[in-house]
Amino acid sequence: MSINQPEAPSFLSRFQPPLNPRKKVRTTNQLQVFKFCDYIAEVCYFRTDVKKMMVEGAETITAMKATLILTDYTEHADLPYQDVEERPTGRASIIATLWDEHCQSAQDANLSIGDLVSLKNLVPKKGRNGHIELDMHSNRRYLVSNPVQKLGQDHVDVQELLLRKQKYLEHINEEFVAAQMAVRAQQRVGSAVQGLGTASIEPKHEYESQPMYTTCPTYQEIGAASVEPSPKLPFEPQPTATLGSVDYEPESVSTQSSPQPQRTPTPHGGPTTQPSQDSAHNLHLSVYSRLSINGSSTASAAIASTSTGRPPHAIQPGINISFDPELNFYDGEDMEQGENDEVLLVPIPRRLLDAELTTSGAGSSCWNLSPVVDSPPKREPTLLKRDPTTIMCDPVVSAEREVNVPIERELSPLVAVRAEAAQEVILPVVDTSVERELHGPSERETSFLVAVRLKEPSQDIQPVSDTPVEPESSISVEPESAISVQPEPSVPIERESTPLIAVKLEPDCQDSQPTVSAASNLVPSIQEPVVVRTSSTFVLTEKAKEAKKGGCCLMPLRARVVGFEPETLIDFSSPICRECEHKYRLRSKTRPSQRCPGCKLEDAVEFKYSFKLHLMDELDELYTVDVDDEHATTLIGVPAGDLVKDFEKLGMVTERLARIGVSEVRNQDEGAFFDLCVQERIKRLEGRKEIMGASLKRIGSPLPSRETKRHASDARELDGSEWCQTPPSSPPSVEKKNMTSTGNISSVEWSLVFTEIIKPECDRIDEVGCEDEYYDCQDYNDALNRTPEEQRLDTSVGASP
DNA sequence: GGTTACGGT
Repeated sequence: MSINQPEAPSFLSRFQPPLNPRKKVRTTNQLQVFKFCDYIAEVCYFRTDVKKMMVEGAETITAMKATLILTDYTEHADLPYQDVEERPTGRASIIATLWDEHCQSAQDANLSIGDLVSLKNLVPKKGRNGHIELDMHSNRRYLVSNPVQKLGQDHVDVQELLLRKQKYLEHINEEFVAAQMAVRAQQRVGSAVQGLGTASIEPKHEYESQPMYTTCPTYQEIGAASVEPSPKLPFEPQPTATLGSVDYEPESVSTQSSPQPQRTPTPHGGPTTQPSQDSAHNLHLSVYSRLSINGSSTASAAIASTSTGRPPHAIQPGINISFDPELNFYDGEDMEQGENDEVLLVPIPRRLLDAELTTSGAGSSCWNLSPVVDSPPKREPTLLKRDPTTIMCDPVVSAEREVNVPIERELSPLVAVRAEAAQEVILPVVDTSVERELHGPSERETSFLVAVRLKEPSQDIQPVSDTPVEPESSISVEPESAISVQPEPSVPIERESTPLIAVKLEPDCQDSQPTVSAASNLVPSIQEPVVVRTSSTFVLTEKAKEAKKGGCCLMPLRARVVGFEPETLIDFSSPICRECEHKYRLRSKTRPSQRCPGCKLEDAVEFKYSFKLHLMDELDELYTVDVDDEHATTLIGVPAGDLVKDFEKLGMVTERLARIGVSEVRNQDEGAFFDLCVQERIKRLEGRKEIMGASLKRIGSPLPSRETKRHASDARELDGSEWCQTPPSSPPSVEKKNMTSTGNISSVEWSLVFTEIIKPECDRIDEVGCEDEYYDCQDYNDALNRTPEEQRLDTSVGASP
């Protein structure tokens, strides 16, 4: 409400998908007035109007138009659209008008709120009040095929949108939990004064002062959230839209908006009041997404309320929660925490979750659960015919506040307990139908709604204390410490696209535990790879395929560097046998044997760049990019070998890396962005072996040499033949995980390849600069004469090529 | 693959 406060950048403003000039489709942030475009968005509002005239006694339709408000979860500076009808506002909401036959198409498609829609050939224009809008005029000369199309959730064109939406929902959930924590703290203060068990009305004020998004933040709220938090939007009935002449009630919204059970947006209704159906131990759980951890199906949640009047903090933090999706738990079963407690659990936001994960240890299902405010709902149950959820009320607490809003969803087959969500459950976007189609049944993340039992308080559980746990302590995790961590399933998923593996990143060296990544740095082939089939990886691959189908060879991904491995620069150059291409194990402090362990040849060891960059895209999804000699265009000319010894050259490498945002001192908030392209590689499996790097060399970057380097800045201009080529008689990869069971049939891999550094102040590597500083590795190393002292000091990486 | 557009609260 504070108009005078400087406006903080909204969450959605960070979503700025890069423009793909080869495609006509634009996101909101890319819209330009009078630049025709296609547009893919979620429908927030839909109505139609018909203008009629009476001509000779007969009613004649003269014009039809459909008015839509759309969002694609990006923002435009020339928004919001705002009008008097209290339709959604905000920089992520744009109004679109579909005229005449397009209006008809929209009606024919039975377009409604929550739908994902593809609109073609729209023209952005400035509206009356200066805000940008979209118009889809009648076709005049050129017809567009399928100008109005409803898209399914599994359509590749909406995957990115859905990812943004997911991120947005996660963000909102974080806010929600944080606000709950705050209220909880307030409540404790209140109850300390008033005495336990006294209904407390006071927290209402604090509560209402919070920007609470207790519902799934629907598209309706996006706009408001992106301008200023609207305290009323989440709780108020949503404006009724009309579809044709039919009133469009929230109920129909909720039932129509999402056929996919795992991505059902919360309906717009208020919270419900529904007493516990039985006094037994219903557990109310929101399982946070991607919680299939180590195969043991642990869940993480925060206790929001109990049903027995026992204050939530009586359910001890540190409670041991585990569940088994394979088992059916029924109400009252196996609940040993308390007698009649019903706990309402709300999802722990990703950051908190990850923090908990890192401290609870692999495989552990013990979580430090934080009691969150309990909050009886106010309104009557709404629109949840299919929803088995119940809302728990803590009679002790004020009945005035509204927190818990049921979500509507269908249950996964594994659901055995009537589970409860205090809010939207964020679920993986693309983990079901599409992927199953393509990759067969997935062993991951399918059991997102599960039975829960509370185990007997054990030694794991912190002793009960009269001193309430400070709620803040449970949310005081530094975002940086967890932001880049992704929960990882324990069961590695076989996949074909090794280079796109999303990795678990240890956020910071000093506070990280013995890390998987650190171990894998040294023994990459031994360490079981951390394989997470992230949705964005999937999306990326799908997009790349689409791009290729459409003749587009570069599929931009914008990402920033958040880490690299090995963690020390001196390990960036790795010794490889030039004869047999045996890869030595990376060791910072040891000189590699001059005699190749593979082919036993002497003096065949040479150094090549070999490191990985960890990138995080705008959706906070992590990627690993393998950088080798060819791909590291930034490092062209920098000698690969003996970095630790030659401080000057080490400095050069450091400086080059700094240009692309890689530094020993990592700052999550900074860093360059890259455009990358996803590169298809045809792999032939013929029974012979080849080092991965060798095959990359042939197919990879167009910049293997001084000559090709000239084309570096024109990487975007490469045509498909240059980047999608099949390696000439390429022997197979030795990477077992890349081997398909199909034997020697060619398979396709995808890899990320640098194309351009985006950040302008990053002093892009231009040809002149490169030329100036260019060193041919061989030349350089030939010329490099080490002094005896240097030789003596060289206790680490030994030889130069 | 290319071209292009008004109207209305």
